[in-house]
Formats: sequence, structure tokens, C-alpha cells
Amino acid sequence: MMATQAHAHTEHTGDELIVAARHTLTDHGEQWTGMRQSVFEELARHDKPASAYDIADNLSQSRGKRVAPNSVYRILDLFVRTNLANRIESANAYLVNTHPGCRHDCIFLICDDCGKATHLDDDRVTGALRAAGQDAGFSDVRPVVELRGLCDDCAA
Amino acid sequence: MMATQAHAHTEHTGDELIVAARHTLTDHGEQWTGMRQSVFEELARHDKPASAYDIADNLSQSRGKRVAPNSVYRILDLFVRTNLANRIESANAYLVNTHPGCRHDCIFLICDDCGKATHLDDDRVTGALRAAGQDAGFSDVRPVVELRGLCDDCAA
DNA sequence: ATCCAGATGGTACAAAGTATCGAAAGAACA
DNA sequence: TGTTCTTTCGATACTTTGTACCATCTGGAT
Repeated sequence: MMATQAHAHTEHTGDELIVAARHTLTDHGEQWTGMRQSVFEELARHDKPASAYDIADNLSQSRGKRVAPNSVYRILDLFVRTNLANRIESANAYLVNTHPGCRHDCIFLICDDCGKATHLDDDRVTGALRAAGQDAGFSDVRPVVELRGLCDDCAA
Repeated sequence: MMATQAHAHTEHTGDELIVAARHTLTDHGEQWTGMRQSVFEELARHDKPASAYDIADNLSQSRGKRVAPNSVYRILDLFVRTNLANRIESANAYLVNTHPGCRHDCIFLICDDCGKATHLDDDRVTGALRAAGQDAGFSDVRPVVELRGLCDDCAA
């Protein structure tokens, strides 16, 4: 998908993505429940980071029954732990991971104007960051790398 | 200060830092008011990201009069715009910039355990990030780079 | 002194995130 | 197939974080 990508990924879409996600989750010994599938599908519908509250509202609509934010947070936290989704810190929101079977330090690009987000994997850069963190005496380094800017559609 | 730093900075501390901050702010055509100095001093007292509410509470104490969060946010936003402080997205909090005269894409290190934070400047890495963003069609790229982990004090 | 712009304060509100506990739904097994 | 046990989910309340709006104050220019 991205120019700087160092290796080929299995980028999933649609039903295939759901299947891959379910597989990844059950591999972690977790259950693939109806609620979790709903949250995942809702996440996957967006190409911009979705807040827990957006998801809760939309699910309340589509399920015809109120879905409380804490339920959504619980599931999102699980998804982040199991690599089905990523949290975008600079947006207080979440993005699906389209290749859930594959761990990466992702680099996210988020448009300040339209919010659209994409990601790229550049293990050279994130590796350098991890190394720099270790040099500074930090362990278990988890890089948070988000590039805010304007996407080409929104650039004046 | 940091090993990977590519050039020497004027890292300021104490009164010298206040002077440098005032200078930077007035250079931007902004006023250095009592309130702004208080917020800046409060920020500078911390070696971990301070939330706007922490600052508001502390200033309410030290000034003997309630300081409302919105006032603090206003000033923090100004500080971020003028490079006197940085927002740490992954902590919803702020850090002083100890070399306010000098623009950088900072890389922050924040300990997940004790919260202590430091920063380093590595223009090679952040430059690579900016370039990667441009390759992906983004303009006006502002990298947000935060390394979460455990500082050597807190490592088990 | 008067006027004006910028800065601050008061209040209310919106958005994001967490804690607790009881009810329901799945898995496990006789 | 019904019972038991664990996991998930729902209800509720609350804390933290961030904004909007408008009145008041302050400091400088005329």
C-alpha cells in the first residue's frame, strides 16, 4: 500500500478482514462475540479514527438498543491489546488494523482537515526510535508515531 | 543533554529559562503577563507532563484565588503555538520547552510508571518522518513522536 | 481622561474515560 | 440436557479533559 513499506502485507478488506480479525482474536484465547463483531465492523467502516462515543452512538442506532460507552471501551482496549485496532493518541480515537496478524510499530498519517487517516510501516525509522529510547535508558519502548498534516485532497 | 542530539542547544534552567521564555514570547508580539509567568513557572517546576487541571489547581493554591481551567488552556495553547511548551498527546498534558528559541520536531520519552519525561532531538529521524509523510501526499507535516516505556529507575 | 485591544474570570457545557456491580450469555462437563 | 462456572455485557454514576460564551478587567495609545 505504501511506498516506504519494507515487505508485503496481507492487507484485508471486507469479509476477509472480519475473518482475519476473528481468527486473530480467537488465537489469543478470546471470544468472538456478536458485540465484538459489531464494534469491529463499525470500526472497519471508517477510514478516519473513530471515537468510542461515535461507535457507541452508531451501534445504538444499528442495534436498536443503547450501547454504553464503557462496553465499547472495553472492547476497544481488547482490540488494541490483541492488535486488531490501534489507538490514535492525537485524536483520542481508534483505527482498525487491516493486517491484524502482523505486529508493527505503525506510523499514522492523519489529515488535520478531513480527518482521513492512513498508515505506513517503516521498520527502519521505528527501529531507530526504539534504539534511541534504549540509549536514553528506557525499556519496553512503544513508539507512538503520528504525522499530523494535510492530505493531498485537502491541501489548499 | 542527549546522546543522539545532533547539535548543541542552549538548554535553559531556572531564572534563565524564564528570561528566555519571556524573550521568545515578546518576540512573537505577545505580552508576558503575571498570569502567563505563573503558568510557565508552574510548568517548569515539573519534570513530568502536567495537565491543565493540575496547573489550574496548583495556581489556585499559590495565588490564593481560583484559576479556571479555560484560562490555563488559553495560555498553554499560546505556549504551544510559540514553542514555549509542547503538548504530550499520549498523556493529555504539557511539558516546558527548555530551549524555546529553537524549533524542533521533538521526540519525547515518557515513563509509563513514574511519568517522568525527557526529550531528544534527532533531526535525522524526524526528517525521515516528514519525508515519508510527503511521499504519502501529506503537506505541512507535524510529527508527533512519543516513546512510551519504562525509565531505568522504574525498570523491574 | 478616554478609548480600545488584548487578557482574564465566571459559568456552563461537551467530550473522553473509568469504576462498580449485577445480569446475561458462553463454554465446560456431568 | 441441565448445571456450573467463567466471561462478557449492561446500567449507572462519576472523574477527567477540553470548549464556548460573554462579562470584566488591565495596560497602553491618543
